[in-house]
Amino acid sequence: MSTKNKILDAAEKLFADKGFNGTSLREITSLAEVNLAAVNYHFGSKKELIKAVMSRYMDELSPRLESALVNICQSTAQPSLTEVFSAFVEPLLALNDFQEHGTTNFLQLLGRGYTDSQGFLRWFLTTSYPNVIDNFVEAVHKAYPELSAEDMFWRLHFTMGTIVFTMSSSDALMDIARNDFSNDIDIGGVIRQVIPYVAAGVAAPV
Amino acid sequence: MSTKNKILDAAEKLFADKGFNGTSLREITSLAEVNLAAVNYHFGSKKELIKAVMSRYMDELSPRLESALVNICQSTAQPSLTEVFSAFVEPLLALNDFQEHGTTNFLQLLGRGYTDSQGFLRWFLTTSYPNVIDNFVEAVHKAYPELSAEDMFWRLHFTMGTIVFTMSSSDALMDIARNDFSNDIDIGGVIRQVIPYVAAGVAAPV
DNA sequence: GTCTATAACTAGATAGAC
DNA sequence: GTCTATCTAGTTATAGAC
Repeated sequence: MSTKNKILDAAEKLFADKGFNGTSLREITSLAEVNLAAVNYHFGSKKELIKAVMSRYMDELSPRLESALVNICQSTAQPSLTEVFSAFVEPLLALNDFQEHGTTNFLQLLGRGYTDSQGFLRWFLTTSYPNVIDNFVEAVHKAYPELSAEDMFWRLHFTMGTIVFTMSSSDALMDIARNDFSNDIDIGGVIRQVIPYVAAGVAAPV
Repeated sequence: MSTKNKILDAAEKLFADKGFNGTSLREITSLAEVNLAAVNYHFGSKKELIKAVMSRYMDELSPRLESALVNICQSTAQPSLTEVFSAFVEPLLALNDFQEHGTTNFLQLLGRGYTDSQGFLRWFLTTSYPNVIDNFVEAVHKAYPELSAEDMFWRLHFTMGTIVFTMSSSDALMDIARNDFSNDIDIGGVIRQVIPYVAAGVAAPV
């Protein structure tokens, strides 16, 4: 396993857990068991390392998601909102084959990107991967054509917030579900819990 | 205006904007135009300052919210979920009288508390202000008694996420609404946008 | 490519004069 | 209560030997 990948794996885990600001290069290189200087040799700076961690996931996720959403848009029948949101499940869970705890880590990182780092990551993602959002908006519009562009804008942001926030604290939530309700739920279970919620929210009367 | 309050005001603004981790004591004291040592003199540590900033809001908000929710629970009629969520509007907007941009700042800080600071703030708030959550759960239960305790747990967390995430990025969202949709919405408008969404989400079929 | 050593800087916290 | 000066420990980043 290359130094570069050891760094990416360690950084991903720590960033997801403690945020970008809250994680130092020293912690990363010590968990990765590589030299401190290796981060700057391979990535140039901490900011570039953050981008590299996110890109590794986006490059894996975005084609699968695109094809799932395009499928929905091209089918003749009108899809339900639940179908549109369910299109995310398989691509997101596939991240677990690609990397251990891939789904959780990625969604937590996404959440961090919106709150840490003063929006630089949000900018990076929306400019580097514009298709993901465009396809999603198109799919929702097909499922619910009456929704105005502005209401769509608000509701997609609300949805983003629900998902991202839930996933940022999914470890704590799964613990509570296990202790208080004896329900040993995994990340796929959390995703399946949240879909009816966001589908109903987007479909709410204005 | 006392040094202590100057520090609280400056800290609040910077914490809301850049997070707890992302704000240094030096930035705070320089914005407050007080000496660096004053933070440790008046509050003891950065962590205690964070608690003080949040307590100032919670002490203002929590009695108003409690009375609004208790009102709903004690009325004989079954309330709708929209009524329950609407009970938050007046107490939240009242924070604007108490402090300039009080509503936005408080909600942004709440969002930070869930993602920054590895949960210490969440712990502090839930142990110091347990009534807020209990009253809320009771009100939702009265509006939607069929919802199981576990589904209630998940959906209240989803709701929390929607609100908190939306408010963390409310400045950016209001900018977009103004530029793309010529809609000059304020924080009260955002709150009124989000209520139908979360009410429908909580009421979704299981 | 990988290491040591260190530069250059920032963090939170405190001692002690006033 | 407020100041200056400083401590200790942490940060990112880099120069240069191997």
